[in-house]
Amino acid sequence: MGVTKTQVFTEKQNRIADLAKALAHPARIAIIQHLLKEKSCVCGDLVEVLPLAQATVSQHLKELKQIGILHGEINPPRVCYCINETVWQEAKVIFGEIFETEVSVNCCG
Amino acid sequence: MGVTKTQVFTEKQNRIADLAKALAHPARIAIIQHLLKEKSCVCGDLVEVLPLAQATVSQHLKELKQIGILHGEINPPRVCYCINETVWQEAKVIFGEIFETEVSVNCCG
DNA sequence: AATATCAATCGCAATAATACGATTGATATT
DNA sequence: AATATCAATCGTATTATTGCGATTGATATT
Repeated sequence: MGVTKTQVFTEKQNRIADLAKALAHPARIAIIQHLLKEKSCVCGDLVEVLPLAQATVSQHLKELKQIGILHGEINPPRVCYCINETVWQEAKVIFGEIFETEVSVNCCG
Repeated sequence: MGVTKTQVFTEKQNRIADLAKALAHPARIAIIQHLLKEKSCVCGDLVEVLPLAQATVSQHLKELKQIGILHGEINPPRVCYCINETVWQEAKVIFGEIFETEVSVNCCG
């Protein structure tokens, strides 16, 4: 049915999946990397950096904003996008928790 | 067009996005958590653990296998799924690299 | 006031993902 | 040989995602 059965999973499992989904596109990875590299906000020149149309970039930014990873400071007619440090920290912790689990015994060798 | 323009991004950006996509569903998170918790392989009883039909679970396992996170040891008629430690380590490093980047200056406050 | 600039949104087309019933293929079990 | 068990795959329905041209709304600029 193309619709995820979120009800049957824990809130945390859904949150991890949602955060992962936000990272599940190379354009959004590129956006995040760019914003991190510039160590500050970057305005609409993201469109110039990315090989995608303005409408497409805007949509990716919207998704990252929706999940909370970015927040946009409106300064018309420009918009400045920044990493939301709180959510970024949350993501760091949440992914860290999964990956720090060691696979000590593995029956498949 | 519903198809990601992978050509215009770096291999690494695409790999990160692909790994994230593998984690972008609560069922797959639950599968990984279960396999990690049991610290060893788990067989078809994943179907009992998850509130999804056998066909659906099989499909999620296939995706995780495809990206490399799992490998299945066939022992008919059972199949034992394990975390592929090499790929798991790769994912740990690749996500670690992103998240260790500090947001030192942030113009949006 | 007219114009230029920027970013969000709409509308559309095409492809991907989610879910599951039913079937199939393979191997133990009897 | 007949049957039971397990997991993959097929087929199908439904929804989500990706992408962009075109439009819209808002604010500077002239």
